[in-house]
Formats: sequence, structure tokens, C-alpha cells
Amino acid sequence: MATARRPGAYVCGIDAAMDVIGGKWKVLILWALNEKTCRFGELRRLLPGVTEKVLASHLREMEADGLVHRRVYDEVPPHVEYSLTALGISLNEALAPLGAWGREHVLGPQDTHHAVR
Amino acid sequence: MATARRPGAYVCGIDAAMDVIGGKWKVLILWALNEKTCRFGELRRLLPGVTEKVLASHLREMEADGLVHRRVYDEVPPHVEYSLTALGISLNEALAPLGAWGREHVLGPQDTHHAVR
DNA sequence: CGGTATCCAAGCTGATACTG
DNA sequence: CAGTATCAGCTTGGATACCG
Repeated sequence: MATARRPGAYVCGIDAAMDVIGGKWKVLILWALNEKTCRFGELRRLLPGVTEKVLASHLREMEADGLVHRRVYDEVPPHVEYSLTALGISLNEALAPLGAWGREHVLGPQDTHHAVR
Repeated sequence: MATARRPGAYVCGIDAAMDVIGGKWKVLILWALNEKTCRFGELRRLLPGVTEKVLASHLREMEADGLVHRRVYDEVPPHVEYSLTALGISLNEALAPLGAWGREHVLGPQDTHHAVR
């Protein structure tokens, strides 16, 4: 179960979920990790514009929420891999219809032919 | 089609949709109007804690995004009714799985018995 | 009733520099 | 490589007062 950051403050399931994915880059992290397990530097390259600090804090929160798994290899140089948990995967699936809506109604029909994303 | 506030800045449909529902109270407004057409004061009462200024600005944005219809009756005292457009209804439907996810995984099992919301 | 106008506080985000 | 520390800025949201 994901962490409720404002326990008891939610009116319905949607705003509870919104709290979990509220960070500016979180849905993009979710999408990137859904494709493949990534290292920290990989994620940074996949999300153009994100800073290390923000990426790290988002990953910490998502880890605390049980969406992301952080695996540390005891190597030099350091090696850390991030992947989705089962909960993260289920969240991604729940987001799919919203993604389809956004592609169709915000991005517009001209973008739907490369709608792989 | 909804208004893209950051044209060309979206990586995928999900963050485009996130931009449209990003306001703190927007999903709750969407949910309230999905139940029934509401007047301004009604909405304020349905969303405990929202201020007039924020409610008004959110409604303006959602109107600009084509999610909400604003109907003004030429009466004294003033009478304004807000309702969802077809686009707003479709967005609500796209949000349903996310709401179910939030109820199940954030609010927790103990809340699912009054899962009407 | 249904808003605006003004001011203000908090928090999120970003830039930069540094470290184990 | 994978972060942390510090500082600065800006956007969001909130408090309050007032208006047609």
C-alpha cells in the first residue's frame, strides 16, 4: 500500500492518487521505469531538464510510497538500479486511460500516429 | 480539445493530462460536477477549504480547457451554473481507474466498503 | 450571489558546488 | 557514479477586503 501523506485528508480515491503522482516528474519516472530498469544517470538522461536533487528526492518519495524498488550493488564505482514494484506497475496500468485521453484530447490527432508513448 | 498550456513540452499523453488536472482542487471539481450541475456557492460548500479566489481561477482554467461549461442566467441576484462538457465527462471516465487504484492502494481496504466515491 | 483586487506565505523546483 | 548541501526564485495557493 502506498503511503498516504495526508492521512484522512482525502475526499476520494482520485485525489489520494494525485498526491502520490503529484511531483512534477513522477509520471515520467514511472513511464521510464515501466520500459526498463534504469540506473540513476540513465534516468537523468531520459528526463531532459530534471536536476539531480529533484530526481533523487522524487525517487526517495516513490520508494517510500512503495512504487519503486532501489537496488544497490556493492561495487566501485557505485551502481544503483531503480525498477518498478508490483504496485508501481499497477499504478502505471491505472494511468493508461489518462494517458490515452491526454494524447487524444490535449496533444491532438496529429500526434496519435506515433502514439507509442 | 483541451488547451495545451505548454505546447510541445509534453513527453507523453500522461503529463499532458497532468497539466490539465494539475490544480489542487481540479479533480474534486470534476468529481463534484460529474454528480450534478452546481452553482458557485454550491461548489464552495462541496469543497471544504477552497477559497473563492482559487475556486474561481480553477473554474476559469477548466473552462478555457473545455472541461467545464459556464451558464449565466440574467437574473438578480446573479445565478451561474457550472456543468461538465462532453470532454470533461470523458476525462472523468479516464480518471476512474486511477480513482479505483487510489481507493485500493492508498486509502486502504478498510475504506473500500463505502467506495461509491 | 458570484465574483475581483491585493497582498503574502509556503513549498516546490532549479542552479551550482561539492563528496564518498 | 550517485548522490548531498546550500541558496535562490517563482509559481500556487491562501487571507482578507471589497464590488456589481
